[in-house]
Amino acid sequence: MAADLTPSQSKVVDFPYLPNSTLKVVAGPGSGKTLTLLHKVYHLIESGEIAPNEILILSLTNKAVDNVITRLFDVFEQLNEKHTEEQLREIIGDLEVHTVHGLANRVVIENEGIINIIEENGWRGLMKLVSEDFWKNKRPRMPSTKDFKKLFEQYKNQKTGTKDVVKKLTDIMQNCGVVTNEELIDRASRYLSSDLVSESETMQYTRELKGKIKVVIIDEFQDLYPSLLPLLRRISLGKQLILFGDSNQSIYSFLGSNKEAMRAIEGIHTGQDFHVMHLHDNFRCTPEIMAAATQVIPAKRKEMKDGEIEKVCKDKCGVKPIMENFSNPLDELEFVRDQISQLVCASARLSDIAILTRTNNQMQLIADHLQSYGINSHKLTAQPDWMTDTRIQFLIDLMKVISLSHREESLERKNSMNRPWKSDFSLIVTLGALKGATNQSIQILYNECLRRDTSLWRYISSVPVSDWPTAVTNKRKISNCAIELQKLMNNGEFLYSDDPMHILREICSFAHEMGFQMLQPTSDGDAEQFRQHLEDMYTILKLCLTNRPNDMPLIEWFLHSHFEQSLSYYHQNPVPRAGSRDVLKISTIHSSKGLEFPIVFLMGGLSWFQTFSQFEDNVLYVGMTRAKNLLYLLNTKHPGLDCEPTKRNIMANEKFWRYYNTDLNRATAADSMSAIRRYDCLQRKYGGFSINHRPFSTLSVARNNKLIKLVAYIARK
DNA sequence: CTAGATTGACTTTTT
DNA sequence: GTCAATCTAG
Repeated sequence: MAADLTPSQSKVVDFPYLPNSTLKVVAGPGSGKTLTLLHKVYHLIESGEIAPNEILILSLTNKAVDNVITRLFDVFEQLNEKHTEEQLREIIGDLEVHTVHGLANRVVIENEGIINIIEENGWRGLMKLVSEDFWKNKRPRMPSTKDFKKLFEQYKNQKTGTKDVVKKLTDIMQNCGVVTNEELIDRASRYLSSDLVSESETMQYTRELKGKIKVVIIDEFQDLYPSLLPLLRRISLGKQLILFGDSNQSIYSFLGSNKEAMRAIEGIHTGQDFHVMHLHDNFRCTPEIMAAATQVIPAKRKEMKDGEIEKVCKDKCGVKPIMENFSNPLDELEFVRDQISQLVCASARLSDIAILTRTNNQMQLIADHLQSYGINSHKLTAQPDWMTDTRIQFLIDLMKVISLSHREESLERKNSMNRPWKSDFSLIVTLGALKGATNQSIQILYNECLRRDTSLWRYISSVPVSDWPTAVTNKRKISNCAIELQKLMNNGEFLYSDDPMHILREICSFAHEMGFQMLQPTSDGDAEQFRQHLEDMYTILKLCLTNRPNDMPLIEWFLHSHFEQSLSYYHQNPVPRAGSRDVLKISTIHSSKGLEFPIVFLMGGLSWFQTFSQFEDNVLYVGMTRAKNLLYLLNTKHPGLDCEPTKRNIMANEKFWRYYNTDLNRATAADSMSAIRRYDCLQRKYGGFSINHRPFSTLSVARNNKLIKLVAYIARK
């Protein structure tokens, strides 16, 4: 095998293919897990025993999947001896690489057509359909969609005495093809275990998953949790199951116990065919960082005592992780800003630096703060911001209502039986957002529809308002909404339009006329953000125009594929806004898993790191082991870490910067005098710090705004 | 009705 | 770990 692998890596790669067996590879941080995985895949194919399309690679997060896919070609090309580039690409194209949910999605779609995953707006809509007694004795004064979801799941799980309301809601979801993520996994595993589907021609993908796959590789096994088990068992039974991961990096325990899941998965193939291997070496972190990280995890400390610790392959850098505590988050931010300016004045580049946080909220706060100094940053989120904007999701729901209702009408004309009214769900979401539509009105209307066995759309669009039940308030508003919807629907220019701008403008002006509460911006910044997200949506609409099938209207294609398209577009153009190439990275610790950065700031912020259960240990451990050379621990109090103030000036530490530049293969000179000079110059010139040379006046205004926000934030706490 | 005890939320992701 | 809301005993 290739000479650039370590002995323990080669052992994994050379392990023979055995059906009905399990191989578990324990791979600590920076141990070359992905590289080994890809070598393994290549070896399986080259040995001739396994065809590319007989290999399935699964992971939980998009990031892990992206990581594998982006490195596939490079690694394969390097190993390649006899194939042409084209053949190589074909081999890679044949591999199945998915997130578990992505795979489940494909299976379910193939078996029952388009489905939608319920989101915030969906829950809000359904919430409109339940009466007071649903909340029992425990209703928060202002029930949030989260509360609702939780209670709903609770009702659903207790099989006995399930309320009628719950049945009604699940019926709507069933009929309209709306599922929760948990259900998605559930259904997929049902399709995979059912024997019925194997006969049908159209269920090719499902069938191939069941029959064709010979090797199932699970990347990041520490992310698995029990409710995925039925699906995973189905998929890997009888195959060779290869697991890569590190239980110390298990940070999704809030989804369910990883220990339990692993016990079950390791037991899938009974008998002796279970092997465990370790990748021992760490090529990423400095010994100083690893020593500190090891202190964080009790199990690790024990391993170290027993002499089992993995070998760190880098030399000492001479600088221990820098620990600082602040009583005020603003001080913390200012410290970070100052350190960044020092680092950049020495040998570091902005893009070397990553700031990791516990929460998405905190991430935004830091991004805003640095932005106000003109320091651009790039957020490493799994999804682009606009896709998670509930306002955008609402607009998409509007498009759904129009598209689905339109189809319902044309089907009705052909007199076909289409009992399940597919538009009900989206329409409820839409009506629920109308200002004057009370829960009660919507409930009464919907019950009336159930009684008459008709769709909600048909009812509000064709039954005269005077015939509606008297208890419905704000009839005119609701019917007016129906009339306006109808206008858009009958207007072929809208539904069959090829003009993204036209579509967007129509849908926005409809939303504007209706005065939907949720679209009202609460501030200038809010409005600007919405505008930006609309622009992003426009980009995807335009993209859809270029790649849609010939026989499909643009809107339908967009509704069908916008999620996937946005993700892949985002993946290919990850920094749409920030102008310069050299930007700082900001991420939650969860999203940073699998990545590495020369310099890492771990932000304790408002004290979440003080709450340490053993699972939080892992989060801290993951965060710390992202750092290759320099690690800052801010407000991260942990019993295992002793906080000795290392007050040495990093900027002037030539020895460290020489180490740094060598490690990153850079020819930059480490000259402390000029670093200090640069820093002084920056300080003098801008009174603070600005990379992008923004004029001082706008800078200070932005800074003041930010300060006000921050103070408000602290006061709220 | 009130003091004291108990419980749960806070946070992280998946299309 | 902390805070707020709810529950229970007297």
